[in-house]
Amino acid sequence: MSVADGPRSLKDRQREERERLILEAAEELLAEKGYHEMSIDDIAARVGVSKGTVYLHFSSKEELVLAQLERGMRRFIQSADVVLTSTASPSAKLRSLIELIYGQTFKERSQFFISVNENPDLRNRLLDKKRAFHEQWEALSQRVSQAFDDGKALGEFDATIPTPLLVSMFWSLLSPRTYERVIEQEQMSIEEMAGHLNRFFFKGLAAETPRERNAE
Amino acid sequence: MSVADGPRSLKDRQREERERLILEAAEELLAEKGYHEMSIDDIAARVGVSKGTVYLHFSSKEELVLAQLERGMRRFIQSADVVLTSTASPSAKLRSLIELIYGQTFKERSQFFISVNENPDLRNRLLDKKRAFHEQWEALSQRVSQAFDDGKALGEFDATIPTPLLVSMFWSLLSPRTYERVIEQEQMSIEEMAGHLNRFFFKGLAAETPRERNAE
Amino acid sequence: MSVADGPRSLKDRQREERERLILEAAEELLAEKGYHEMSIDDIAARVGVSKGTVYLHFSSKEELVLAQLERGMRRFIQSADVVLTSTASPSAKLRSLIELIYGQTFKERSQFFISVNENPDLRNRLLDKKRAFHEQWEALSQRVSQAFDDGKALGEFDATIPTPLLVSMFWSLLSPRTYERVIEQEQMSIEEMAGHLNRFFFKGLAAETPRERNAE
Amino acid sequence: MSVADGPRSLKDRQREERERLILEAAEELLAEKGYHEMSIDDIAARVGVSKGTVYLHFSSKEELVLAQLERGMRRFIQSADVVLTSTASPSAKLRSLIELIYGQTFKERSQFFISVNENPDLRNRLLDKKRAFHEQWEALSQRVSQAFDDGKALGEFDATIPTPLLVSMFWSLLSPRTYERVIEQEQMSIEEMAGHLNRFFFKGLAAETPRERNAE
DNA sequence: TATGAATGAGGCTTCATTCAT
DNA sequence: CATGAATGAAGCCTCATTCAT
Repeated sequence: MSVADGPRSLKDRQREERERLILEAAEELLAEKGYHEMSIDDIAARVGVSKGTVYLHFSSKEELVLAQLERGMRRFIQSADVVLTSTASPSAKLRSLIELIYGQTFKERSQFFISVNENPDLRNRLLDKKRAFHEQWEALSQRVSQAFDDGKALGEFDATIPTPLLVSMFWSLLSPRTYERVIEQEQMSIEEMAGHLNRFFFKGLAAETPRERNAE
Repeated sequence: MSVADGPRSLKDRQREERERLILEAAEELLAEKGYHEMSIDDIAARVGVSKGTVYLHFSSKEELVLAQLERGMRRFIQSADVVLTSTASPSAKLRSLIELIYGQTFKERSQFFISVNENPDLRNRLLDKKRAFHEQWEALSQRVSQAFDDGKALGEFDATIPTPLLVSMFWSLLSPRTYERVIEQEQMSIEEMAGHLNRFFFKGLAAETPRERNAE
Repeated sequence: MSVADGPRSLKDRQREERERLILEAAEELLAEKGYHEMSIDDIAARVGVSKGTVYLHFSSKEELVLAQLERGMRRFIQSADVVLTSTASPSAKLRSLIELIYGQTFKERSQFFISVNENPDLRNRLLDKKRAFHEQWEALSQRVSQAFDDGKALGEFDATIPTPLLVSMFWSLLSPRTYERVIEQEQMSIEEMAGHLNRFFFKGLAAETPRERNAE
Repeated sequence: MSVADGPRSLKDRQREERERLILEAAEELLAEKGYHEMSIDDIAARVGVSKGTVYLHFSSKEELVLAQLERGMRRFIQSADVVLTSTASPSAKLRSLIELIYGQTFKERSQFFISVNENPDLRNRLLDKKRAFHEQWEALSQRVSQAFDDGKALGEFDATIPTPLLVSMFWSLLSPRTYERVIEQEQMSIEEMAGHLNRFFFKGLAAETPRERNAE
């Protein structure tokens, strides 16, 4: 009938575009206001459509938020996979991951981490609801976990710190909440940020040469 | 009127006691359900008073939550001050602070951190509203910041990492959200947890025996 | 333009056919779900057209339902007319009417009675709106009323019971709602049903032997 | 503490009174508009309270309607019991029941029958939800059924008509929907109405002086 | 003409807040 | 003071109806 390829028809493309706009509005509002303060009307208004239109794309507020989280997750995982499945050493992989997170798409990704870590009930309820989402998250954590284990096996990482803790700390350090303030207040570039973070994460806070006290 | 000093009259003491009970109920419920899911009725029911009574003490839900956050903050600061104003070395101070946070009162304090970092709307709206709260938080961050600077000056810490970033990372690592999972899943004791965290924070992830690891 | 007469053009015939399909879908759904639970989408889906198409035929949901009720009414009246305008005796006419209603087309006709007697709002709002419908109903009732009056004049019926009441009771007994349960639960055939109903309607519940009346 | 008897405290009495008013408003509106057209706001407005107040008494619209139906049922059953458990003959019992229904409280009771027989989905959903309601209804029908069987055994009733059918016809004839019109249009008194109905129900429509009418 | 995406009024429900007792 | 009934704004969601394609 029609050109038949890619995003099928014009209608389909418009539909997808609309859906993308809704998800982006949700992404922003989720970051600005959080799940509860964000109303469907807010989203609709930001996109410039009516409430009803939002429901043409998502059957409920929960579904919408879930879809947005999955989308953020998917985007992040795609990028992360490139790094984590490379042939680089475990530590190099993790360094790259840090850089990736603080790379160009930091802004958009940040919302994702914010959202994921929002309040407990939301998280539980949403994660319960969408197995797929939970599984993706676990899969990702599993890859990072594997990288830590590999690194330990190769003598790159301190094997005395339990891997699960490392994974948690890794996510913790990458949570953008904290860095937002730093970046805003200190005018630090994201690249600088990533560099510092890398150094800290792998070498810790202790001064390099323990002998020296040539403070500043 | 009466004896005039100390915990003034009996009435006053009862009032304070009641207020304390309300704040404690709020603390628990905040941790259990989060800001939005927690209703004034929940609080009143847990304390065993009526909704109206809660409003005799706090003019709004926001004020109540704010008061609870300030209270958590105050308690934390008091403990933290003991450590931060001691004569120990900066690094020792920070180690102690980590241990303090993961110490016996971790459970209760965790709620505080959860709440503070909960959803954006709470943070934005509440922090804007109560300058005092914000100032207390800044004051605390200032002390930690000072400890880092002192440590840098003494050669204890890596002076190349900007202090504000260190402060952020410090809070980030202490945020209990991440550790909850570790503790639950790994059955790790809080003491162990604090130990690992200490090691990681000061020595980083790189393996002890560095036959060259000057990555990047 | 075209042959101009009878079922005008092909277009016109298609249009009528489509309209018929819509009305039939409405008939079914009305019986299955009732007025409010039935949505325009339901109808469109069952017919296999789009919502918009339904609106090309009927200007509103109310109009559509009204049209369906009129259609059911019209079909029923056509059948009833055959009976009521026959040369049979009044009582025979009414007996035949009962049998007609419980005859082969009971299933479809029942929907009509269900709908008409459904909830008050539907009735009030719809009947007010469409005089034609109301008039048809009155015309039918008028014929039945006439049959009763004729029967009274001929000494066939008890003349002391007011005719309007008889008409009401007649419709009441024919309302399929009640009999649905009987038929379902008792596995009674519709023919049996009509027989019992006939006997009851004309002879009443009292036992045959008229001598006794020791009803205490 | 207090007077301790009857409707406990003043508060309690006010609460019950308020609840009664809500149920009565619901009863009226249910009859006027039906389940779907009746909004909680309608009810609140008629009682002169706010929407929220209605929810202090009933947790949902369904519960409210259910409560009203149960109330109507309860009132009817209480009256019916007096009649059905008397020592009168079966036919006398049923005659009394007819008179009862068309007696002084006809107006209020009528709403109940209307509601019960409203649209299918409401009935099914509500009856499914509240077993108690369904059981009460069955219990009542059971008593009527017993009266018919007793009457048959005593030779009072035509034993050839199946009892379940008789029960259905009994309810059918009592359904107020039909009679409303008669009463309104014919200015017939309810007492007259009951008289006619009685005569019809027990003797049927056939004229008294039967020069043989062994129809069919 | 047929479609179905878009609209937005309207309904149910929750809950922070007020206030008469 | 303490209570808890009452309030009503606000949120989620549905669906009849419209209209650009």
